[in-house]
Amino acid sequence: MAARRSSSRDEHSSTTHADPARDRILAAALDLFSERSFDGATTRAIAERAGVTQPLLNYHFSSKDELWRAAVDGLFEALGESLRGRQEGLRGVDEPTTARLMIREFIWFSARNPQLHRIITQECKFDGPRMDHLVEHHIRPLYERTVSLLRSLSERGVIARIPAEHLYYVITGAGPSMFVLGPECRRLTGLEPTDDAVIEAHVEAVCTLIFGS
Amino acid sequence: MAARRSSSRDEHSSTTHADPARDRILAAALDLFSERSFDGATTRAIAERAGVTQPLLNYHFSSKDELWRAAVDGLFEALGESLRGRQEGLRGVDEPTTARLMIREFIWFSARNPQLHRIITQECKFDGPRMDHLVEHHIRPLYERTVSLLRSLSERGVIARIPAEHLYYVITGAGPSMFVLGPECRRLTGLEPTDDAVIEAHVEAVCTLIFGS
DNA sequence: GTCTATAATTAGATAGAC
DNA sequence: GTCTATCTAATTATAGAC
Repeated sequence: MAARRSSSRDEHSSTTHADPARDRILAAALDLFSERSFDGATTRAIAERAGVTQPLLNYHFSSKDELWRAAVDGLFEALGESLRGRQEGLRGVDEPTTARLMIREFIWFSARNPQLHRIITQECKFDGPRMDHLVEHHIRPLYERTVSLLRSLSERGVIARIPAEHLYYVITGAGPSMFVLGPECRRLTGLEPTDDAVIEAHVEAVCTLIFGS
Repeated sequence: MAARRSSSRDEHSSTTHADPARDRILAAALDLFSERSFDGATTRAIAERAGVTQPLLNYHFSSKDELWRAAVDGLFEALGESLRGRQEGLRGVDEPTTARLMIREFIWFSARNPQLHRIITQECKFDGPRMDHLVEHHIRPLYERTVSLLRSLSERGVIARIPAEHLYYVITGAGPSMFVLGPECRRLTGLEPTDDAVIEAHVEAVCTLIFGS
């Protein structure tokens, strides 16, 4: 998957910057796709933000659609690494504590990378090839693991007895919303949604409601 | 505001269907703008869904931008009527019960009109004239009233002691998410997000977390 | 690998008949 | 009020020089 063009250089992990221009294009694409939507993000605007000319996108990616896919794949890979890294540091820790720290990690990632949930809410409102890709390649595995963890906690009375599917949408809705709507939040509340203290307060708000104090 | 062209017919409230074609255009615009974003919704696609030809949109609305504005103004007016109607039926009822029933009303409205939060998450991710219109004409008044109610409940210990700004984003994030992402929810959970029972279960989930069982 | 120039398509908006 | 026909501008993608 995500085949790269052959290169004289060694092939690294897809997150390693083997090609600076290519990576600047991917970063610019992520920003613009997430803010302006797939149709609203023109390849010219992406090229401009990346500091290259527009036809260069078609050198590195065969189409706008393939550029979108490469960009979201990279972002979900970063989320996966973030969650995996957290979980590996929790071998032998009890389930309630693990759940709490995983939710912390998830919200911190969403605050630092609001592009992820911006793109999900963009593309999962209607069926289409991009929603298909997101759900089947990235979201479903995360959903299954999250729901089975939440169900276990709920059945054991650690958290409120709420159907796990609903808890999933409560957490994925409440956690990132303040950061997805960062510019609105800034104007509405005066809070700066990139501030560590603000992020921490939001993590605390969600965890208090789910786990109690 | 929202000046209508002069007409030989009586002028009714903007929600009354004085002109069937105009109202079909507004409804189609709402669906397509909310699903595909402002740029992704072409005027041709809106016309097709409304069952008219594309130049007719420019007869009823001077530009695509003005069509967008008329569509969202109508939707926020419907939300306002829904919340006002609820509140008028609650004269003399105590504050905690009022808050609970207002949140119920809000989530039910979001489930029946997912276009509202689809458009908010679309347009409030970056500064621009459309975010400006949403925030200053529609969102800020609702935000102010909601936050002052939540702050009062929090200070009196009726709900958890969480800063009201964060509670606002928790509720507006957790409440509509399942319905905003309805098509994803259907594939991921098998639940039908337009079912009364599913909506009611989500309302219960959010209210349980905010107010306790 | 990155550029300039441009082709092919599609967008929103206007003109004018009925 | 609604249509057909069409204009102008902007979009993605390709060709070909360096």
